[in-house]
Amino acid sequence: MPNTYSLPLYIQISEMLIREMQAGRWVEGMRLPPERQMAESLKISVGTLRKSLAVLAEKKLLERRQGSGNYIRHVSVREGLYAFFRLELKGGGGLPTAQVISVQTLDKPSELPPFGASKQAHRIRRLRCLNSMPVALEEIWLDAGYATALTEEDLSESLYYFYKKRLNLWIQRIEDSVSIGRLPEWGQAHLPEARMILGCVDRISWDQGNEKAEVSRTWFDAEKVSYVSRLK
Amino acid sequence: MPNTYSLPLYIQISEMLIREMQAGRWVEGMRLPPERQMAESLKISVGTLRKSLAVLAEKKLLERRQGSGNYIRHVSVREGLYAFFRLELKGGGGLPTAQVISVQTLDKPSELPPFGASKQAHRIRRLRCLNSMPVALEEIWLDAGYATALTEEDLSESLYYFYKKRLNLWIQRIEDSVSIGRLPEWGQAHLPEARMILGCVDRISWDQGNEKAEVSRTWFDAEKVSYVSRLK
DNA sequence: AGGAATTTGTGCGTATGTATC
DNA sequence: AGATACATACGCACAAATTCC
Repeated sequence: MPNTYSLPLYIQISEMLIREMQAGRWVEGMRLPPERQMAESLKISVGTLRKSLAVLAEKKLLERRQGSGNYIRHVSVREGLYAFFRLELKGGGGLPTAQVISVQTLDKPSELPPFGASKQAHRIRRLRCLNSMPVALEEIWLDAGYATALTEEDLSESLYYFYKKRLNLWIQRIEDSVSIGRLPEWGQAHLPEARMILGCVDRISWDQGNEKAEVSRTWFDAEKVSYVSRLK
Repeated sequence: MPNTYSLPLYIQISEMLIREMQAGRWVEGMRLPPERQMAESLKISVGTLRKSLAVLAEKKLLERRQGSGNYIRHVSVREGLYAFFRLELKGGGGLPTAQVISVQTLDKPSELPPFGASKQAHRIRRLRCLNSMPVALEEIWLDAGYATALTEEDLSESLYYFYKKRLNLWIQRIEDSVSIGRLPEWGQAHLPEARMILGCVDRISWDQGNEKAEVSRTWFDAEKVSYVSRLK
């Protein structure tokens, strides 16, 4: 039967499955019914259902185990909020926290790479800690188009949580460039033990619409932490 | 016909197609023959070929346009063999090459993190270049379990190509830890202009069976290149 | 402008291989 | 060893987008 003006069936199904998960009707670790059984109850072919499940697996929402079954995957808070924070203690890990140093709205300096549409940006400076130990300084420039004003109180929680909750901004993708830099003057009081030469991460972040939303630079004490990237 | 001890057909096909591209037989923008025609000449079904093409599209090597055709997207060498080489010139990019300095089979030093099953490992030292400019030194320790002997001639081509072709070893996943290090003595003759303090990448690589296959350390001249990581 | 031909996308059904229980 | 469940592979029919005449 022709299905004019509608999404492909396998997309409809995958969207429906995602809604089921979000509604909490399916919980972490749960095994889905066998594919043939699901396909039958949904009145679609196994091949089409498999295509839907492949979409979920691609999004890491599902784990497919041959001979075993399809399992709902865990998405921990840590995976979510700190997915893009990539400094770790030399021994590995560490619980990330942050302390806001200053927030100002300024004209974008010319030396920054282009991002966003506005002439202005919010400059956020933070001290980053792992297990309460200061390990890095961060300067973030968020395009002013996302918010008119920003205060320190706004950012008391996770920055990306604030982005998502208050600004309707999801950081979907980042590009990091790691090199060596010198601690800026404003940071010397906050990382007193650090040597003048530090690791330096330049980041560009894209929002959910694939527009450049913010740029940032992070100076990290290479004696204490490393930049860690796990891939593929 | 049962096909014991071999990769799935659609993977074999997609790998073959990637090699065709890397060999330069297909150039950017070129349209592939129609799927039915390709499938016929390859003596496989259209569905299987489509799965292979989906793999390439996933890797952004191919653009598929309904009603039009399948078009080659990037024929960048980086996508295949140099997928895991992540140093770029400060201005971006650069064609990676390598020059073998030495190859030896030794007992694993105790200071290396654990990897592989053997007590010995092959130590490969290389000078890495971008656009023929020396930018980094590399010391790779490959578990001896993958090969009994290794010579410089073996490694004249791409190292990962050699792994794949001769050792049946695919590097599937890596973890990089970027920090600051000092140029080792053996390398000072090869990167004479570099300052003593350099960027330093510690890497662990996993093979297709998710076993740790090699560890490596790369010292890069942070004046010339950055470590670049593009994610999500 | 329009219709035919071409080409990829979707969906179904089936058979067999392979991993897990 | 047998049963179960996902993975691979084949083939077909039709829909949708593009291209060409």
